[in-house]
Amino acid sequence: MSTPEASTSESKPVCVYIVPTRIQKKRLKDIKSAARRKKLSFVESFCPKVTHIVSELDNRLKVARKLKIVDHSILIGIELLRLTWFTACIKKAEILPIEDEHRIPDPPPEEECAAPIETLPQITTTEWACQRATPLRHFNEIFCTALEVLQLKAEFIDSGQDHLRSLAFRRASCVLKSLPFMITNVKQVKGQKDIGGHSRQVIKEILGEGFATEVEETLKDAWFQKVKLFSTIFGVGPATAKIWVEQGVNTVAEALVKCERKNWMVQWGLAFHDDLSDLVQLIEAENLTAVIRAEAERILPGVIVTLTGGFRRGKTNGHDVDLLFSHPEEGKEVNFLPKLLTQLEQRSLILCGKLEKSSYGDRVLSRDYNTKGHMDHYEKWIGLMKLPKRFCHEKIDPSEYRFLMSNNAPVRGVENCTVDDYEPHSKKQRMCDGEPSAMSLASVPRTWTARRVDLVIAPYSMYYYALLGWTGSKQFNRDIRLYSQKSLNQKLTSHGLWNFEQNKKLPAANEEEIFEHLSLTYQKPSDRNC
DNA sequence: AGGCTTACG
DNA sequence: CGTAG
DNA sequence: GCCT
Repeated sequence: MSTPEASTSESKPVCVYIVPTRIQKKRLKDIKSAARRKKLSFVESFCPKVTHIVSELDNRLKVARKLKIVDHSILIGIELLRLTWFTACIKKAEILPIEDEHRIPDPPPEEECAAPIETLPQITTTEWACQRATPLRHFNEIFCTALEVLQLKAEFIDSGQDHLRSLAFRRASCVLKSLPFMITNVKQVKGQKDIGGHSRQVIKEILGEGFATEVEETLKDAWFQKVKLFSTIFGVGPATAKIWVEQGVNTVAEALVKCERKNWMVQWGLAFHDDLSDLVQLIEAENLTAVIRAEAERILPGVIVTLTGGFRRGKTNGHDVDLLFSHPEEGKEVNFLPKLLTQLEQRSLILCGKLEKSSYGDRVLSRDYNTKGHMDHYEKWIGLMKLPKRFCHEKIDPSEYRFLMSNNAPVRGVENCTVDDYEPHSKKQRMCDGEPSAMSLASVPRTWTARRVDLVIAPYSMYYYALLGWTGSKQFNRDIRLYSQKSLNQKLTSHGLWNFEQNKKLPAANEEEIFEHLSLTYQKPSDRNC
């Protein structure tokens, strides 16, 4: 069964995966950090690159079951070893030769030899991504990260047209994310909707080699790396990024110097790129939510404040913080956002930003939804906030909110950022004033970090639609909206759901009701990670 | 051959 | 063209 | 790119 020396005979580098089962959490953590110190490479999830599996489970069958391996032939050529082998390797700081006592034995004969399945079952999935659970962590991350490299590449190559090719790779990836086991043979995805020839080729190569040539080439490509880097700048998309690269810009610092500044987003995005490229941790997002909730409550008692976006889907970090506001009493939310922003600005928590008004909800979604002043009160603010650095280390106690709220900070002076920066009528603030102010704020030593924040308010009648939309994921939204249109002739937006048959807007008192309107089984936020 | 989420600035 | 899920 |  176990072939001596088979694993390292070819060019494949040693790649260890540790099955966490039956290993104490702390011990596992210690082992991993020791391995990192000794430069022994291992991966966090099982994938076709793996050459050595380390486990405390007592036989090979149990390991296969735990890894959700359907096709046991995938284990041929992979060593299954006891933890003692790996700890010995750590001690010596090198991969040690394998001896028989290290090997995990075959199962005792009475245990059925678990389906030597010749019939590799084709995977079965729903037609739409919104009809199935898509968790954050899953069994096919190696394939999905590869497909998403090609998705990104397509997005960059022609942002005007090829974003549709990009979409195809994303859909293929999303199918694999929803599977409760790892793909071990490309035949399993043959004929599967959304996984065509190109995606199958990528999967096939990874299964055979542990990597896909096109993906590796793309990642190595200097053009791709630069466009990707520039695209991470707030205010810079693929089109601008491509122009900069073609102009010979190589780094963010160069862009800062030689690119004629365009809008406020690019200026602030460039100036604070270092801050913004550092991921926001969950604890920081929760601290900000709590502080803003306290402030919001003073302005509008009974206000609902919800942390949405990736954090609501169970992510523990993200590139921004999304907050959704509403109030159970329809109409109470009018003018809330400008008031909140004024307060936050007085607390010196605002760096810059822009307020966006909407009149969409009433006119287009339902023309007969007149009634009282429902116009212009669905608003969004996108911008940068200044978060104290300790927000990301420790949970801030409510007793400290008062300190943060206390209006003792010099509001005027250092920052020439006033209401003009987030009020829509400020079209001024051009090159004479813009960049110096952003850069001078960024380059001076400071106790805060710049963070991307989105603040959204919805009247309560739209609240659960806004919640659904702002929870995402982006791909989940595209999918559920297309499904609504194509399968049910209903139009879904973050403002509501319009049924063309009954010619009316369908109300929702919670997210579950929206899924019911759409004849979908409910997916909790953590299962919307398409 | 045509479609691919849907809004706002 | 950019932002947002 | 993948589906209809």
